[in-house]
Amino acid sequence: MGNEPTSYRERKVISIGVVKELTGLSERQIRYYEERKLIFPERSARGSRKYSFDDVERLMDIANQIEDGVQTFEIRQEMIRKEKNEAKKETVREDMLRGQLNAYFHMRK
Amino acid sequence: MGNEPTSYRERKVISIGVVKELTGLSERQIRYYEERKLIFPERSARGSRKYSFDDVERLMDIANQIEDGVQTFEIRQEMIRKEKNEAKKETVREDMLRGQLNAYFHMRK
DNA sequence: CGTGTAAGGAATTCTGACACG
DNA sequence: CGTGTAAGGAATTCTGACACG
Repeated sequence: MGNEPTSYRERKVISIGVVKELTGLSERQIRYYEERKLIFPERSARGSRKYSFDDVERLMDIANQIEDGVQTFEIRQEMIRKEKNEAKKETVREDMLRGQLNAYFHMRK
Repeated sequence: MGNEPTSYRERKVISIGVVKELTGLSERQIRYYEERKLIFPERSARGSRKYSFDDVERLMDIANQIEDGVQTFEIRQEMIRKEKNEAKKETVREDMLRGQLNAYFHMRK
């Protein structure tokens, strides 16, 4: 449930200039996808955006979809849909665990 | 023998400012350890240093050793010693493989 | 030897806006 | 809608040097 370790893929340490080189996108595009809530860079102490390798991959995926004519809000909806699905899976997993624990304690009565 | 894939740990994408935050070292220190050939950042198109996560870890290790009174040239010597050892291991591995292949072909004669 | 600092220039990044379509 | 661009300011990074010890 927690996510403290933060793998290399998830650590936000890459500046927009490097992201530009890595993805081939313009700064304008990168910032715009953030405006449309498709990516969520962190900010350094004095306000410059910091991206993770995951963000970079996500950006390349977004760029491909846009090339295919998909609009940003559609990409976003699909993103939200997937997140909900993940949350649901998580809930199901927890329910199963709870069920097993219950069964266990009843058994011991 | 090759090393094309370049994992996240090895990709040089982090600017000195972020390395400073991550390690707690000063820019002066970080640049000095490079001068002493302990780390090897790449350079971006217009000359700013780029570090990898591996470099960040190595820097923290270096800082610890310096705190313990180890001098930079000693750290470097130890580094070189380890590299030679790695190269040797690699050679041994190749020799063994060659030996096995030889044995195989002789057997088939 | 290892690190701090002031110096000046060059490159980076940021925001808000106008433009096109 | 998605992206380009000019604008001005603020922060970053670079190098070579002087300093201390």
